[in-house]
Amino acid sequence: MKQGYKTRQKEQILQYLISRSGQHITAQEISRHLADAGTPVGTATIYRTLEQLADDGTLRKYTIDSRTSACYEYVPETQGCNRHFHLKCMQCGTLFHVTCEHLNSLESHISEHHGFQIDQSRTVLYGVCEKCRKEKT
Amino acid sequence: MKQGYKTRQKEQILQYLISRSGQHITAQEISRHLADAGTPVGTATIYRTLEQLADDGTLRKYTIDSRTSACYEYVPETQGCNRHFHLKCMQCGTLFHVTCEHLNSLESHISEHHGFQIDQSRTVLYGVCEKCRKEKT
DNA sequence: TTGCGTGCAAAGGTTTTGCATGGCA
DNA sequence: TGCCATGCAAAACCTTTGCACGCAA
Repeated sequence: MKQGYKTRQKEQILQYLISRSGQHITAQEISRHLADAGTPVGTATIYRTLEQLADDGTLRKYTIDSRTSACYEYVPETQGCNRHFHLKCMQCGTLFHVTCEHLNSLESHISEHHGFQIDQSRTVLYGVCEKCRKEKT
Repeated sequence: MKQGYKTRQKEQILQYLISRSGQHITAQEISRHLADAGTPVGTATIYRTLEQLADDGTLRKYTIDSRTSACYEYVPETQGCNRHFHLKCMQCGTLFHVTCEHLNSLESHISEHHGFQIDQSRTVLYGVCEKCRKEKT
């Protein structure tokens, strides 16, 4: 799994992601956080580290929109099957992540009946969230 | 619906998208096409026009990856494209239109249990199609 | 010592913006 | 005529790359 040397930078980046498990973090947030903590890490290093971690499965990478930056999320090893989908409200822009049986069965169904393998990390379901629907009048 | 003036540029951009209905087109492709046709249109104009068209629902905008450009797709008004989902293969780029019970029940489920109303016309499920999966070795 | 890791700066690529000009209505 | 639209160039952004130096093993 883990390859390469163990360095202060990698440790800190991973630690931060872990401390915010289940949340979507951007490279920029990591950069800012580490800088604020008085232990800045170069941008290039952050991206390179994130790429590594995403490659070896420690993190998941998500892309919601081209005008937004990519996000990374720490995936606890114990929750290997912690798959979830993303719902993005087109009105308030909020991104919800939802873990749900139904969604996973959808994936199997599509795979079996339509021969298509969905990549949950790239897929976002667009719509309107409850709050916005109500406010919509 | 349609607001603003009618100009040569808007007409041509829309015409091109229409001529390729159901396909995902990037701003760059449009730019190149129009330039080749001897009627170039400025990049800024293309982006501004696409944004407008996407806003008023004439086009749909899709994003696969932040390092890739965004795609736009023409949506015929008459077409009840609202009753099926789109599956896009990230490898060969093919777009599949799938009508399926499961998908519709998914929509109700999300609506009832998660309070989120999915807009099928805006949603694309990304993944890998059967053909590409096999070729992948 | 070996060679991966790091940081800086520069490069790349897409999309947006400022501003003067052009063209629809 | 009044305004929106267009184009060019520059700016913004996010991400990647080149390169010399640093540091883990």
